[in-house]
Amino acid sequence: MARTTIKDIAQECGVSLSTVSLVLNNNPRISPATREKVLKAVERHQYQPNAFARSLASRQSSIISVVLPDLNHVFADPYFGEIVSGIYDRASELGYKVMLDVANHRFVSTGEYINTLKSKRADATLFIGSSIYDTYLDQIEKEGLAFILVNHYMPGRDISYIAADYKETARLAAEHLLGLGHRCIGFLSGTTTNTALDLRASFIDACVAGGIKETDVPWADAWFTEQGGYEAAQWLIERYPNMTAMMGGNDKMAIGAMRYLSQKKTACAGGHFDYRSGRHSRSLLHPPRTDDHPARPLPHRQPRGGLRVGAVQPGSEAASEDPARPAYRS
Amino acid sequence: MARTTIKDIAQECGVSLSTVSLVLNNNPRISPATREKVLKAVERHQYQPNAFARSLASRQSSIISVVLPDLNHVFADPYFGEIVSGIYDRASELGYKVMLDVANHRFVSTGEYINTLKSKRADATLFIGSSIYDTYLDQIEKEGLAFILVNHYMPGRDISYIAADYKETARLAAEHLLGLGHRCIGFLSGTTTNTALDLRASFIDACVAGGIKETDVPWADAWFTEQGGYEAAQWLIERYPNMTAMMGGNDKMAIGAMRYLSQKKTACAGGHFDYRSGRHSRSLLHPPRTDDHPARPLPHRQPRGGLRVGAVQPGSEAASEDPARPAYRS
DNA sequence: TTGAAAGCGTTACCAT
DNA sequence: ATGGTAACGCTTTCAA
Repeated sequence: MARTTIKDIAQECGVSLSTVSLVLNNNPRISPATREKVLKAVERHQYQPNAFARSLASRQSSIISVVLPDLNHVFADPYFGEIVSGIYDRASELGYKVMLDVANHRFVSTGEYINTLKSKRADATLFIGSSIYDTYLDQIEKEGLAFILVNHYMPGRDISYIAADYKETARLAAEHLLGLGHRCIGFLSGTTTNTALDLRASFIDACVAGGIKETDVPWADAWFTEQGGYEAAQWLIERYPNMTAMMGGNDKMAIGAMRYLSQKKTACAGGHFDYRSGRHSRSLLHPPRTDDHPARPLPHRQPRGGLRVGAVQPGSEAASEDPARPAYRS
Repeated sequence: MARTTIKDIAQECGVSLSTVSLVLNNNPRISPATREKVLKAVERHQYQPNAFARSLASRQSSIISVVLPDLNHVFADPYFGEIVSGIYDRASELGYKVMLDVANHRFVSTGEYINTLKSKRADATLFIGSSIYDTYLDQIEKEGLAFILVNHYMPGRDISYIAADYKETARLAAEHLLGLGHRCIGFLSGTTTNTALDLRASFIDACVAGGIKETDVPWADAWFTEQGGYEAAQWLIERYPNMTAMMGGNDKMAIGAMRYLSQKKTACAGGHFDYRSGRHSRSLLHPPRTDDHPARPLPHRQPRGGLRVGAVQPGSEAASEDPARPAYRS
């Protein structure tokens, strides 16, 4: 039995294709009577418009593509998972579907991240993760594709991005630790994104502004993994025995650092710093105990948090640092 | 500037549309010369066929839809993430894209899980997670839609499924614990899927077969969450103080149970049981220590592991328990 | 080996 | 307020 199409509905109702189409698209210039009649038939047949015909004619896919970095089991990674959750929620509110991709070698070398857009499979791409080299970006910039970097940005390029406010995060975390009395604080993070570099620079600045010497903020550069955190912590602790606190660039690094400490039998309280609330929750590895570092309110400023957005309008020349809203979302 | 289409390529090469199309689809009946000429032009223009036109004409979307349960931040859940990773890897090998969905109220009540298939947006749906009620299934069964349950199944219904071998898993885990000398073993799991029920039944059976009384395998039914595991462990321990081991239906429950134990200051070694290797890794919460339960080889049988597959052929009447391969994948 | 033409199921424009 | 009809860009017979 052939699929029911808009034509079947039209015939059955004795109206034209256009009428049915207009009803389906909630066009107000259809009389309530006809509308009702059509809707009834649609219901009766369980009619479902063909998405491809629709997309072909309307030149709109209502699909956004989300690209994750080529990490092992990246979909099982809570960091990316949280981001995808957020994207999914908002996208489905707006009637978009989310299509997944991984920026593996094939995906990149075949230019598939571009093709997805050019073949109109997706209306826009959200590119999460940092394994993005300059070569990719040229074509995106040139063709003005709807391509947005997430938690990453490329200074000097007309590429839209949206990122957590890492600078503010770093400042809040630094002030939190300073407020607890720490005077020598290690910093572990990767350097594969510009946001990560911001994090480090801003963390050090905030510590210095808080009254400790720059040399008392030793840092280590490592991979954004548990192993990276483990090694970075070891490296730092062997060189800075008077260090009393550490900040990791992400949860995985922090967990790795804590694992190192606990193997060293070092007393250790770890947790997760939420920049939006300014709260330091200690649920990461250990059950909360009342006798480890009590959380104190931040010394002065209220946390502000937020997002940084650099939006390139499809036709425009330069990226704006306008925090209003990302491009491609009007 | 308009998008380049198959027409542009055809004109430029002085061939017809069909020829270009055939080349693009690797049809062998095109002469190498023409093929080459066309391919050159394609390359020159960075031509990318419109996915919708293609799907419309070929009635094939090359997209599979993956539906996850409506848990909070489900994309950040490692359990589901691992499954999605596996699906993604295989799908992209086969040239399929993966589209995400969440079985939330709207998605279900509007019948969107059906519409996705009927509108041809997706060639098939993989339905992961258990919040699936009988009402959904009727239409799927009736219309023979390409719909596959993952780690879940519905006895007596013509719905394809694919699931880990929970029965074998339970047996291996039970034998592992028995082999370590435990004689009273708690079991915590949910009951929201038939696979979970299998897990429990099979675990108890294996314990009984291993020589302990059924009453020495107390079990608790709880949500598949950390909180569920925490509460179930508490419930069991308060009633069965001579219990020396527990098995959780998933990692989250196990973590919850361990958290309860560690708050009780009970010495506790936890880990993850891999049914494929028969290995019990203890990396879950604590760094490995040599002085906790040493892993011993399994008492007798080699682990077999594997999948259970019930495949319904699109036109067929009954579900087969044939482990050959899932339906809809020939 | 290649080309012509008829779909595929919608949307969107222009009439009426 | 509704209908006719030409796109949309490709695949797929069927002829040549």
